[in-house]
Amino acid sequence: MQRAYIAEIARYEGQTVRIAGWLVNRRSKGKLHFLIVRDGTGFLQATVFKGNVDEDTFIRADHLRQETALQVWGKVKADSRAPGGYELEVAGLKIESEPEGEYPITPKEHGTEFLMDNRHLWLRHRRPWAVMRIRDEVERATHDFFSERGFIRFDTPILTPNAVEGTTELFEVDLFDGQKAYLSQSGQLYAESGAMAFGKVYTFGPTFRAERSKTRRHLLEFWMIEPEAAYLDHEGNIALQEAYLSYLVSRVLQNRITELEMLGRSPEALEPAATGEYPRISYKEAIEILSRLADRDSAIEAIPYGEDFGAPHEAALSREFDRPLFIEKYPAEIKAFYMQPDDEDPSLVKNDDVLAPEGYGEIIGGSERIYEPGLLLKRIREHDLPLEVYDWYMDLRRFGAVPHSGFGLGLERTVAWICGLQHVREAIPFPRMYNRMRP
RNA sequence: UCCGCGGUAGCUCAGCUGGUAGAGCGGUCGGCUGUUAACCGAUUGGUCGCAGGUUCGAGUCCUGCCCGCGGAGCCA
Repeated sequence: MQRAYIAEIARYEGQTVRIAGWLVNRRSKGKLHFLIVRDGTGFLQATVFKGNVDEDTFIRADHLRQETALQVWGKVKADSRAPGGYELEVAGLKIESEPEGEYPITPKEHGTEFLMDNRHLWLRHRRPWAVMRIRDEVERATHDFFSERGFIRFDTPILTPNAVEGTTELFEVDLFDGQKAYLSQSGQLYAESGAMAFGKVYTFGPTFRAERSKTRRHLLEFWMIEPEAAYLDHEGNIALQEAYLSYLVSRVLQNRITELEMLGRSPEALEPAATGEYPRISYKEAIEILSRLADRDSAIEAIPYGEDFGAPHEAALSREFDRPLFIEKYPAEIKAFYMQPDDEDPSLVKNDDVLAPEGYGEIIGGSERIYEPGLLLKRIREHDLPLEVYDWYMDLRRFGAVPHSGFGLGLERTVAWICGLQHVREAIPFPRMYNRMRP
């Protein structure tokens, strides 16, 4: 008998097919049992009528437990009473394996701690299912976007000898004979060498930050996409970011509407982000806006010029707009050593952050990079960074230096925003957090 | 690291001024031909986070510790 996938069930209307999957839930109505079955591609209601099947099958169907692995076969029918519009009228079923003991995740509500302890099982349920399929769409859209624009995917090392930004904490790894390495916190420096070799590259990989953060925006291990392009200036960098982000959102709106609806995420909230035309303000303007907001609302604190924004400031700024917000040209002293100074005001750098709407915070950080060797050397010294670990990075300026730019997008924060999640931990299959390493 | 909240049945929680441990869900058994986290009846299920202390008596009061959740800082 033809095996059908639930995702494609509509095309089998009227035909008899077999579904291979697992039991999600069961509701019994006397002479009629409703089995909710999932097969990985979707969820389907199967009806077992007494009289359509033999006595033994009917009784077995009434005693199936949650997460029983089974195959069911029968006729596909359109029915408005069925969730999804189609159901399977069961003619027979085969139990593949029965659960040992009680399945822990019941159809009623659970706490986060419990669900995260059972993350390996929780992934089977509707909510994580929808999130992971949206994450997959974002990943796929990323590869399509950069591939279409001639970017080469460039894999950078995870074990690295040095820090990109000296201030951030690194996870230390023991090598041989007392040598140490660090887990990469960014592929950027390597991506810059890639940009000089291939013109346009992007990295797509895990990065690690040893920060004792316990907020909804932080993971110890998260995935980052970092494009880097030679002969790309600050303006081009911003245009690339807007094109990329709006493409990601429009792809999700195109292919993952069902999943958004399962999450209770209104597609209308994302439509402005898909059209582009993102507002763009300078760091200085952001300070002024915050100052005005602080006058109206005592919950918002104004900050003096020269200080970086905290999470409440970012949330307040992003709430002023219905789509992602560019903030550009920060003071050099609160930013990384490699950022190119602004032409008009050298106390500023040609960088930008993108804040996601609705208070999801920073999802992109980017900049034009310093390419003049003397200036880069000066900045490394000013930041008190060890020159010897940057010798190869300096070579990129000694040999064929050109203006170049890039940015990093945090995948989990982006997915959390698109999905409307309360916490980035739900945007990755197995989150690694301060206080959470299992399963 | 700091601030706030919490830990009672497999899960979500209630348990007042200290006096024999409760509900719903889940599991099990039964009923119901259109359920949508179905519903109805019965039944099962406890080292009250750990260690001390106060008391005739502690889930409840005190001390210390552990773990979790929310937030800050840092960042994507």
